[in-house]
Amino acid sequence: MDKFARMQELIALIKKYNYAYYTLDNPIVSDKEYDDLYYELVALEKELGVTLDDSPTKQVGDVVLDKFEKITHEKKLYSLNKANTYDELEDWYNDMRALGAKKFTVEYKYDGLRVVIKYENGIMKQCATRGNGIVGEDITAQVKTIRNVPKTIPYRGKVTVMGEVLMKLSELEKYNKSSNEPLKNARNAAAGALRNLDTKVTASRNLDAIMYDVLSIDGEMMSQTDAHDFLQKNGFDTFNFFSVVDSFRDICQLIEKVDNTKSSLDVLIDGMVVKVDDYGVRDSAGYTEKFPKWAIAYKFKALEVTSIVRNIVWQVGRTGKLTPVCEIDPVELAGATVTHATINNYNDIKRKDIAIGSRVFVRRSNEVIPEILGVAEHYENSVKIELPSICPCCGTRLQYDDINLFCPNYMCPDRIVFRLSHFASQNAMNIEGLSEKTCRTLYENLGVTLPSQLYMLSANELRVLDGFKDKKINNMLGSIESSKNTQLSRFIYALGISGVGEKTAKDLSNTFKTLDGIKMAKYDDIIAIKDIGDIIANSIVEYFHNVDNLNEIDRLLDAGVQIETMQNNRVAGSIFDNKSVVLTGTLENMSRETATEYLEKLGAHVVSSVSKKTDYVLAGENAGSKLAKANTLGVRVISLSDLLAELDKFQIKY
DNA sequence: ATCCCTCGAGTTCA
DNA sequence: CTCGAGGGAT
Repeated sequence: MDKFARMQELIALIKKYNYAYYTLDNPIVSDKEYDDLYYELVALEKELGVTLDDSPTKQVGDVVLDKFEKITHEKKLYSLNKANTYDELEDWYNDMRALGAKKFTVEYKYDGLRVVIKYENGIMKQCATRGNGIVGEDITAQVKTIRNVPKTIPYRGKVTVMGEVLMKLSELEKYNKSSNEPLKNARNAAAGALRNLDTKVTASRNLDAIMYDVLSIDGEMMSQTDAHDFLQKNGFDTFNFFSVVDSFRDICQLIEKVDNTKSSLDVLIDGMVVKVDDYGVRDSAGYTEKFPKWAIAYKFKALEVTSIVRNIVWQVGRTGKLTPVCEIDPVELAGATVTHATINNYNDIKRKDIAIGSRVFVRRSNEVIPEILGVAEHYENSVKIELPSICPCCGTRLQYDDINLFCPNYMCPDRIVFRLSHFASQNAMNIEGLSEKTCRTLYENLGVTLPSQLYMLSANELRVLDGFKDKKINNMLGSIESSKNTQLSRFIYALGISGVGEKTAKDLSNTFKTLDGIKMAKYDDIIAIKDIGDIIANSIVEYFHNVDNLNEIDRLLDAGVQIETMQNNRVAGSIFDNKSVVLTGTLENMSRETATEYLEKLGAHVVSSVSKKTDYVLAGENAGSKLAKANTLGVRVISLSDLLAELDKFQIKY
């Protein structure tokens, strides 16, 4: 394509995206994609030496809606220059140094909506959105509903302050729990609330505002530090993060640290803002058409991208539950190429309005599991996703309980394979090398359908299989053999009784001590166990009344499975005794399973989610939302060294 | 009956 | 990590 034509195409695209983002509050591409297009346009304009009149590089923001009163800002509101790499940041730093800058401030770059608030005589007069930087909208009534924005301040002169309106993640979570119309992300939620003409809606979303700048104050000059002090003294929320540093290294270190821990914050930030503190240097640096030269935003690597849905595949799990997996066009996301993403169930598909051929937002939750957030844009050829009626694996008619789909066929091949691989899994019988794939091979070629058959496999049988050479065969038979010695709780968990996971398996083992004890247990004895109620108790009784199940257990024992007798070797008097502990993040040199074992030895109940009742959160590296939640709830956070110290105290080796 | 907490089960990529 | 559902407190 001719470069000039490409330039026009880029302008049209960016305009469309601007309209969606600024005017409709409904972005249809990720920030990363937008930035890429934007920079391509900037580069083209530089190369051709032409900037068309309607180029978005000339404007800040987009048009204003008619719904709200328009307000012309007293001074133009600038946006921020961006640095995408440390190199770009360093170039800017060196320029500022050359102008004599000594001190730099580093702040969060909040991902919310910018607001400017004017005070006169200590009274809030007017609040406005940024709009296109020259004309914004009057949102005074809406801002008055935000609890942490003071309606009156001690300062008596004329002052305009600037900050960001946002919805805290904990508030978003609360909102989504009580609403069947979940909001995609905190930024959109805040935008929707703030730009709602009905201020009751605004008030109900519990927004917050974090202020970070003083725009004009009776003609006085202020450094960034002065501005920050002023805001704090006058009762504005500044979110308690503000650093002044003097070297490029310090700036980078700070950014690095925040990038690694940002997921534990209760607010969304998409980067860091670095500003020259000294106002004299600010003056000599000056402004471009769009932004001040004395400040720059370092943007974190994008965590959200968009892609096109190609297909939906329904997977059948061991319980028969079907989960939709979405095949998407490959996209780069948080350091990996993503081609599949999960959706929870059919309801999720309906709620998020996902269709084949449509563009969707994709994110890696906890930077790991790809997940579809919602639709960015539908196209003419988008196809709605139908509820399947027969099992994609075995053709059996499916059951639908209005939320989940089930394949009721116990002998459905997928169900058989997943039962085998669950039996072999790490926390169950721990048979190394018996992955889902291997289980499938064994089922398809050797007709293995029951765990007991694993213990009957011979080297000769395995040798005929593709890719099974002597070494692999030996390793596999070896790990099958060594799995024969196991603990009662692992064995019970491996059976895959409906509703019985690791915790319940442990509780059963601790209560009844032996396999026979559990087999013979009466409903009344089982339901007496804490955390086991009617449904799970029935499921357990039913399982051990089924002749097929009892026969399979006998076959396993005949094959040589030995169950270690339970020994209760807990110590008493530890700080963890009878306390509930949640693990999060990566622990140095220790797996979560091992840490759990030690904690249980010390008398702790290790649970999976944080609540008010949690006593300790043991946080490792890169801890995520659980640490954030602990902080909001005021739960005590400890580190691995606290656990190790406690182990030392009781002379437990680790 | 309702709410809150915790468990179970399923998920991706390198 | 996420959702849905089971269990228990109120």
